[in-house]
Amino acid sequence: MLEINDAFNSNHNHDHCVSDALDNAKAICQENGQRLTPIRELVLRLVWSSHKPLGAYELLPALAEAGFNSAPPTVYRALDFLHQLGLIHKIGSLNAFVGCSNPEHPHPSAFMICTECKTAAEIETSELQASFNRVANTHGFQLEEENIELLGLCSDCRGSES
Amino acid sequence: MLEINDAFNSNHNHDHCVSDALDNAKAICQENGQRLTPIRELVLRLVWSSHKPLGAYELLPALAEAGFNSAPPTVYRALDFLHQLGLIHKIGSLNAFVGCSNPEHPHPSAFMICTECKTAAEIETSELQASFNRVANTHGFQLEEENIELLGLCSDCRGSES
DNA sequence: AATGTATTGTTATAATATAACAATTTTTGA
DNA sequence: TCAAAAATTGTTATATTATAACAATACATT
Repeated sequence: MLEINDAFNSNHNHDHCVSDALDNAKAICQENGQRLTPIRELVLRLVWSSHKPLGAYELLPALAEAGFNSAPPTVYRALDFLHQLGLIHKIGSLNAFVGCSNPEHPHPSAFMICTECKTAAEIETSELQASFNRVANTHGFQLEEENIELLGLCSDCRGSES
Repeated sequence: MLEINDAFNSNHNHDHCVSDALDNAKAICQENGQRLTPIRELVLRLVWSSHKPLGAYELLPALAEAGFNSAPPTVYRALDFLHQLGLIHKIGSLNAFVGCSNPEHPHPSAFMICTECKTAAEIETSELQASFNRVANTHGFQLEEENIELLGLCSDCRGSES
């Protein structure tokens, strides 16, 4: 079965998500000889402030408040850095970014996304890889990146429809 | 096995793709009581001029040449119209649009996309639906739209790498 | 032909993203 | 330790993608 993270469970301990994300980030930066600078750490924290993907421009005010420069390049650089290390994913259809739940090893960006409350739950898709690899191999395609987005209404938002 | 369309086969008869797309569009508009106006037909033809997804702004010059207004709203309206009828797909990670090979019945947007030559081959993913439906049902998620993008190098571009 | 609806024209602007170069900080090696 | 090199951040400007708002025109129905 495809597993998902805790995003849709409103009772989950989100501080735990954040501290895990920070721990992972520090370890991964270390392994890769990269620096988790204050700006980068702040951007990661902001992205992880919820399970709702955030646009780059939504992060700028918080950067300003924290006393950093808050021009677009600043936040895009940090987002690019985090993305390259697999610490965040970009949701193409939303032009928005969300924390990666399992950055320890590279994997596709795959989410179930509620169009109402905007929550995005990451899906663990290893059981689909065989199909994707097969279609790629059959056509001589060298698979390098995958974006999977399942859009709809989460159970909470279905219940409370107008 | 996941089937794909002819996009990666450079010998395919592309005029056939275009005429099929036009026939499908006319039939689907008819069924839905919608009008395939000259602008809409032209935009559909332009999107279908190749299997490379095109951005909205890439279509504007051709609209101008054909004597139409070529301000952004014109092309976005046509693209929205075509998208709502399932005649084109939007590739989220590219902010670009590509013709749908099988608009007769609604289905997810699923493509194998070459990052080098930009060609996008539509994948027929019905065999994955069970997995997606299962994960959605398990979490009470009402699935409404799916975007699947497999990015990498097509066989032609792998061969001719620098 | 008169009316209502759909479509297109037009202007302005919002939202997302990057280019280019300067200033500063950090790291490295003599 | 200190100068050179590399990485990071600051800053200004601009490119790219998309939509809002309203006017004008075309089309469909009576």
